[in-house]
Amino acid sequence: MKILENSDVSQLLSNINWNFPQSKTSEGIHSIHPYPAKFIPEIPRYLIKSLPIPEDTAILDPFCGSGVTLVEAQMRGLKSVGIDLNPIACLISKVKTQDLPAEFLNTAAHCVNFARKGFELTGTRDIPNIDHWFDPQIQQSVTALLLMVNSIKEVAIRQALRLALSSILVRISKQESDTRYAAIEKDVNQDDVFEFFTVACRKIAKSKEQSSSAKTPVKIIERDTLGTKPSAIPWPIGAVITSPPYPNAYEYWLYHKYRMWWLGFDPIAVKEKEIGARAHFFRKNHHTAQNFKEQMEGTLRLIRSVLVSGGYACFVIGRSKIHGKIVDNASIIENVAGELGFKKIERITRRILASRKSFNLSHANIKTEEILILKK
DNA sequence: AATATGCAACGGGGCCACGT
DNA sequence: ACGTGGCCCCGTTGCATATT
Repeated sequence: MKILENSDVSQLLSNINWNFPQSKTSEGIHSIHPYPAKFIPEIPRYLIKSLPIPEDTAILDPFCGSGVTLVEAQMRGLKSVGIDLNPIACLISKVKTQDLPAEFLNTAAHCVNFARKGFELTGTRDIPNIDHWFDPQIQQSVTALLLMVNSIKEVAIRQALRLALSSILVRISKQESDTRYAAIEKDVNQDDVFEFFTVACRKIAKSKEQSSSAKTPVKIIERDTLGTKPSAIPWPIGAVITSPPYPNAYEYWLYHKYRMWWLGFDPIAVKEKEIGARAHFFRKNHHTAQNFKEQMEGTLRLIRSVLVSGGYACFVIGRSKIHGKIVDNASIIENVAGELGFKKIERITRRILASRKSFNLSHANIKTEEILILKK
């Protein structure tokens, strides 16, 4: 293998147009479940393609979210490790990267048939304020469906069914939209629950059919990155590709709150540990850029101990606004990384297209984001 | 008193109806 | 087919109300 100097790598990276105006995540495997601020697959794809990643190493994403990096690594036959605190994120990542047995759709139909019968249910789930967000009729259908889905023995099928149910929960709730947290009246009935669920299952089956088989192993660790020990990472890491959460920006726990309640997870515990959650920025001793610096330092320490010498760490991150002040998150990471002995290879500014609907750019002050490439 | 939860104003830009 | 005006969608964010 040809030895590449740091300057060659830097040159290679800066010759790529990172704006990727044609990119779509609205179709294919990444559309099986909504997730905010997914990064476009082209970013990890081109990083994996361009970087001289040491042989026999794996890719790590310490904030894997919906698993875009993991899917890209798997497509190229590279082992990967994803860490995420959010159980919904982990479920999405798992379903995307593991094989789906052929009887999935039959099982789904079986669940729907039974749940439709409307058998007598013994007590619904104890979910706070459930009546505010879900019509009682809808609650009954979801409960019935969930009872069936959770009884499925085959793990991969059960997880895909749970994901399908999760994906439709906001639509069948009174929550205005995935990102607007207010109750409105909607025209949804019990039949719709089963109909939407069936469609969601078909979408998963179709996307899985079209994606390559999951031969290359992917390990997903469901816990907070800062609480993860290096020993939990099973393989030496050759490159880290991640987009960390921004302080005072999106609240993933809130976005997925009722999904977590229904699936039996605890959103409140997730909120407490979620980096960047707004809840931490509207209290008396609220978080500041300093907290973010410490959180990134912890992350980089973990990265440093699992990354092989000569391995790369890539961060995709924009700015955020804390009480009116713009915080340059990329510079915070760059500085901490420098203190920890990482070498900066390149820092690229990429334009976020205005047409990208997952962000409203009018208020965000985030019209660009940074790709920071470091080397150990 | 302080935090948790939910609401809705703001406003850019997408999109649709309508005219040429 | 193309241009345009305006309605409406929806991410963001400050704040009101509920809860502890």
